[in-house]
Amino acid sequence: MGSLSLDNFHARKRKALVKLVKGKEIAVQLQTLLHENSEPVTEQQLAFQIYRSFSYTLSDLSSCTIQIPAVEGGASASSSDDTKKKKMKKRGVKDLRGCYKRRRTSDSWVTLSPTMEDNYAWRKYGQKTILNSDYPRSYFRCTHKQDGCKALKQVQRIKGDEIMYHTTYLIHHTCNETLRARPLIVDSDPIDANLISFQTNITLEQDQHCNHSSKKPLIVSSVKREQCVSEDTSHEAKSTLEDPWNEITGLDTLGYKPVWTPYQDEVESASLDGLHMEVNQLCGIQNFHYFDDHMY
DNA sequence: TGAATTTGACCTTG
DNA sequence: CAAGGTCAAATTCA
Repeated sequence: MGSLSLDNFHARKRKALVKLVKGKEIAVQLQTLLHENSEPVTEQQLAFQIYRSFSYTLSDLSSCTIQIPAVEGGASASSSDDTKKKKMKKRGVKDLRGCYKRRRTSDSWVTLSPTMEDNYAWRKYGQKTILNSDYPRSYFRCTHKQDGCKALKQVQRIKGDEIMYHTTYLIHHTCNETLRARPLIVDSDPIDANLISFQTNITLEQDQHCNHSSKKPLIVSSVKREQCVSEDTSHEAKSTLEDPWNEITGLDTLGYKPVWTPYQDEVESASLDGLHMEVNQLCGIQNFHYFDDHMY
């Protein structure tokens, strides 16, 4: 990753995410305002484009993760637990607590994300304070455990980091059930075909189909996060997306890449401030305060 | 009132 | 034995 340290990389990523999230919020506000005031469609479209651009970028950044090599071993909850539980039942139901084997699974991976949420529905089953950690670790299992899904994850905020979560996924979902979270659909007008949602489980292909249907909102960020981070397939899906910045700037990719290339070898020279300035110039916006550092 | 979360007990692992 | 993972009763929430 060039000469940029991992810490620096994450610091920059975090900073970018904060800024982008804020910008996206403002775009939504602008969008709502324009819509309520029945302003010209072109301005609404501008708001949509800003919003979509932030959404694409956030989605991209959010799926950038570090994968920890699988731990050798294998067995998760042991098959001998049953016999142990039977033994323990003789001592009473309460004694079933804690009858487990410490998990060692090859089916585990780690993500760093500004949010605890992903596209799955989880139920929290425990929380522990961790030695030398400012934050407790939370334990989640898939809400479809009763259907045989053994997916687990552990979430912990990163020490000294207000917004990033360290999430360890232990077992893949077998339920194929994604979280039916509220999609961020602001409206359902035909013009809202440009609106997007971060929390949905439809595929990119479906997205494109939706995009062609003027009645449905365009929904992006549809690749399940697990797939994005654990299997190197996300780039394939991303490649089908249009360059979001083209939509704002009218420039092709070369128009902005020299300014912002945080994931390339020249990452150490990447300048988010440069991005800030360039966006301001391209959009003709003065004093775009939400990119200012005083936010932190 | 059922579902979700919290929390302390209990267990395994190193 | 300390640390961490899981259970389930108690509590909170919708």
